[in-house]
Amino acid sequence: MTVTPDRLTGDLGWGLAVVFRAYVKAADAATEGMPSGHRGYQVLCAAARDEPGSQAALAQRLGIDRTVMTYLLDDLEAANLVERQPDLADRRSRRVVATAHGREVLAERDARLARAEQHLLAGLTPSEQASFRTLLASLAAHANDLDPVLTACEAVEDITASSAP
Amino acid sequence: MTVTPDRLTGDLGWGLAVVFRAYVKAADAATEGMPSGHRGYQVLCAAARDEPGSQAALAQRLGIDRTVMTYLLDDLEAANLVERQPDLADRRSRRVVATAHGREVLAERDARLARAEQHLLAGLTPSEQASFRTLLASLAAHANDLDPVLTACEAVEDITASSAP
DNA sequence: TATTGTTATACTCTATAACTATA
DNA sequence: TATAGTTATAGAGTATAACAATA
Repeated sequence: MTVTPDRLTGDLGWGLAVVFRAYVKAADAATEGMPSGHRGYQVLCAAARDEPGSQAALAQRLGIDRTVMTYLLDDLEAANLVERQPDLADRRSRRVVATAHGREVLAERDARLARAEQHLLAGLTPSEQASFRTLLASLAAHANDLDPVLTACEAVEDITASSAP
Repeated sequence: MTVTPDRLTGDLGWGLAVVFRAYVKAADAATEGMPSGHRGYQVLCAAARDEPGSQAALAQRLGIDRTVMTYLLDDLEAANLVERQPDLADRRSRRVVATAHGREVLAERDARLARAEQHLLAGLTPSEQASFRTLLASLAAHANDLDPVLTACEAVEDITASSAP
C-alpha cells in the first residue's frame, strides 16, 4: 500500500468515518433485538451506571437531541428496560433509571459488546488499544468542551454542582 | 482504578461518536459552500491525489455506497470540480479526475481543513496527535478490510447460529 | 419569561431494488 | 450471467418549531 505524505490532512476524517461506521455496524449487530440498537444500549448503559439524571442531562451527556431522547426512552420503557420516575424537586423533570430487568439485559449485552469491540480493535496490539482508548477519551472530552454541549462523566458533576446560572 | 470495569466497554462508542460528530461539524464549517460539504471535499480530495479510479473503487475506498457516489459526483461535476472521463479499457466504467479548478479549490480548502482539524486535536500534545493519527489509520485499514465481510464476525456468529436468514 | 418534556414537520442520509449498457 | 453506473423509493436519523406544564 503506497501512502503519499500530503494525505495526512484528509485521513483524519476518513479514518474517523471508517472506524465509526464499523463500530456502529458491529455494535448494532451485538445489540440486535434491543429497542433502538446501539443507541438504545448507550442510553440504557448511561441510565444504569450513572446517578439518575433528567432526560435532558442524559441527552446532553450522550450528545443527542432531547427530542430524540423522548423516542428512545419510549421504546426502552415499553420494553421494561428503564423507568421514568417523577423528580420530587422539580415536577417538570423526570429521572431516568434502569429497571432490574434492564440491568440484567445490560450485563448480558456487555459481553457481546466487548467481543465486538475487541474484534474492531484486533488490528492493534493490547498496549496500542489502551493508548487509542486513552487518546480518544481525551479528545472526546476536549471536543465536548468546544461545543456548547458538555458531556464528560466527571464534567457532569461540575455542571450540576454549579447549576445556578 | 476506581472506575467500574464495564464502563470501559461503552466509552469506546461514546468517544467515537462524540469525536466523529465534532469532526463533521468542524469539517462542514470549513467546507461551507462546497457542493456536498465535507463529503464532497473527501471525494474531491481522493480524486485529486489518487490514481484516477472508477466510481465504485472510489466509493469503496471512502466507505460510501456507490449509489451515493452518483449524487456526490453529479454535484461536484456541476460545480466543475471533477470530471467523469470514459475508461477506454472498459466502456461501462468512468474514471473520476479532478479538474484544474477542483485542484485550486482543494488547495484553498486544505488550509481551512487543517486549521479545523488542529482545533479538534488541540487537546492533545503534538506527539499524542501523531500517535492518534497513526493508530486511527491502522484501525481504519483493518476495519475496511473486514467491512465487506461483516464487522462483528464473532458476535454475529452467535446471533446467526440461533436465527434463520 | 425560562425550562422540561412532548409532538409534528421537514430535511438529510442511507439502504434497497430495478433499470441500462456494457462485459 | 455478471458488473458499472444510474434512478426511484422507502426507511432511519436529525433538526426545527410549536405546544403544555412547571419553575
